[in-house]
Amino acid sequence: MSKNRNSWQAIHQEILDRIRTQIWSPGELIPNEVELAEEFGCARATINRALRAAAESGLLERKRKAGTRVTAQPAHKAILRIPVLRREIESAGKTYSHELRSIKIRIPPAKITSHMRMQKEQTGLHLTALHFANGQPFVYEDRWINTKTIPSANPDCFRETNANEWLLTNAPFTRGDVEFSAKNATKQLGNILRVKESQALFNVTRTTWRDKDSITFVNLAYAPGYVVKIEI
Amino acid sequence: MSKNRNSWQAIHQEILDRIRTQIWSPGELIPNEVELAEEFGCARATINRALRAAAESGLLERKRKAGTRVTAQPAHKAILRIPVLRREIESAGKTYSHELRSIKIRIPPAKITSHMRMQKEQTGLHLTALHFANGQPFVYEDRWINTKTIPSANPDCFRETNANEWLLTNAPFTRGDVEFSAKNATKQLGNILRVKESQALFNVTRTTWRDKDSITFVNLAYAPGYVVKIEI
DNA sequence: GAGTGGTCTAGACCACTGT
DNA sequence: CAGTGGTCTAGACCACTCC
Repeated sequence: MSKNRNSWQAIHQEILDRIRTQIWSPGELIPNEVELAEEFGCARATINRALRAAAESGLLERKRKAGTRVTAQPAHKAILRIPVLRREIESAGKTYSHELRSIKIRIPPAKITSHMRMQKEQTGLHLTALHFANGQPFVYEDRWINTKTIPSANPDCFRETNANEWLLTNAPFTRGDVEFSAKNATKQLGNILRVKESQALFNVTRTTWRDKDSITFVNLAYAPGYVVKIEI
Repeated sequence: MSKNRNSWQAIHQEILDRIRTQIWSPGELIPNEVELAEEFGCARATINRALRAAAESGLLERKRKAGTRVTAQPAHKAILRIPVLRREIESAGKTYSHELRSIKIRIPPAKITSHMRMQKEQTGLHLTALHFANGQPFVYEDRWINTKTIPSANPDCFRETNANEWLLTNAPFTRGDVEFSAKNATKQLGNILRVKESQALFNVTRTTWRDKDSITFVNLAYAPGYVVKIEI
């Protein structure tokens, strides 16, 4: 026995089909919730659930009074999972290890202070670390921590635990910005990751915030071969 | 006046706060829906909506009978918008243009046929194109189209419209795989994008499917400076 | 002002799964 | 088997926004 004909999931699927086959064309206004509830013989709340799901995935645009339209040029939305480094490595069946390379309290360069909205001359905690998968360099981490936001952060915290996991437990954030890009390895970075200079590296920067206050800014340079996979 | 105290969004926010401040610790079982409904003085459906939202964002794990737990090490989930190329460029305030560089029906290399699950010796439509932002090379496209799945695709289709947009209208897909990586420019690619050989390029591959049948496989090599931004 | 989606309620039954 | 979340219903009122 398949799903009940009146389940929101069945209706959601029917909606996707109507959009795909252009029974409902891009830009077109579709029937309102009451009409659809009659057509499908279910409660309006059930229709609402199905339409809401389609709207969340970007296929429909809903407005009070104006009604529901099929999105003309949908920007496909994908859910991207950003796991903790250790898990990322271990779920690939490899052994995780890491090495703290430097850690120091100092005044960040202007670029960092402005990005993290820190006051000038305010010190931060700077650390660099190398993470390994099966003993091979996997990613190089360069991180600043705003010790004004997270006063409990000090160099001793990161002797045992890596910064990634320490912050997750001790400095939960309310939002974050992430950027993906490609960069050539500098000579220094090439030495660390054991690749030739100018090798293309996948680069991730992440800044996290507790409301208006920055918590940490991190740059991750992944060893060659790293690929981010998503489904849409 | 802020949101009603009993709105699902207010409750959702309260849940986030309890997780953030570790009133509910990682891994811990939280009260069931009926108990929370009593505490907040609202219907169970309202609690369900709030908890479901938190579960969808990965902060809670819910299981029938077992109850609801705070996720121990949440993999942050982010929503990634993948717009059509033209929009991506135009929404940055630049002018879009494109140039079809080659188009031909031929048998793809084995790597492609196996990836797209095509029969050996089956022909596909191969095209390459360059997309410009304000006249500057922005991304180089190398695409295969499975003409068995999309018989209406033929070289004439792409004289005027770019493949990206033609397929969106004429070959809607049910799912797709996307990969992000970093690659060094080859000499040839460097010439096309007008960058030096070995320049690090941001690379996107995308394969789309109609159920079990592949529609298209595309490799996009972005000019230097390209950054994917997301929020978590 | 009126039409549409957004949400809440109280109650019911179902589906899954731990014990 | 029993406890928990998952979903559906019928009805109600609210909030937004187009006209």
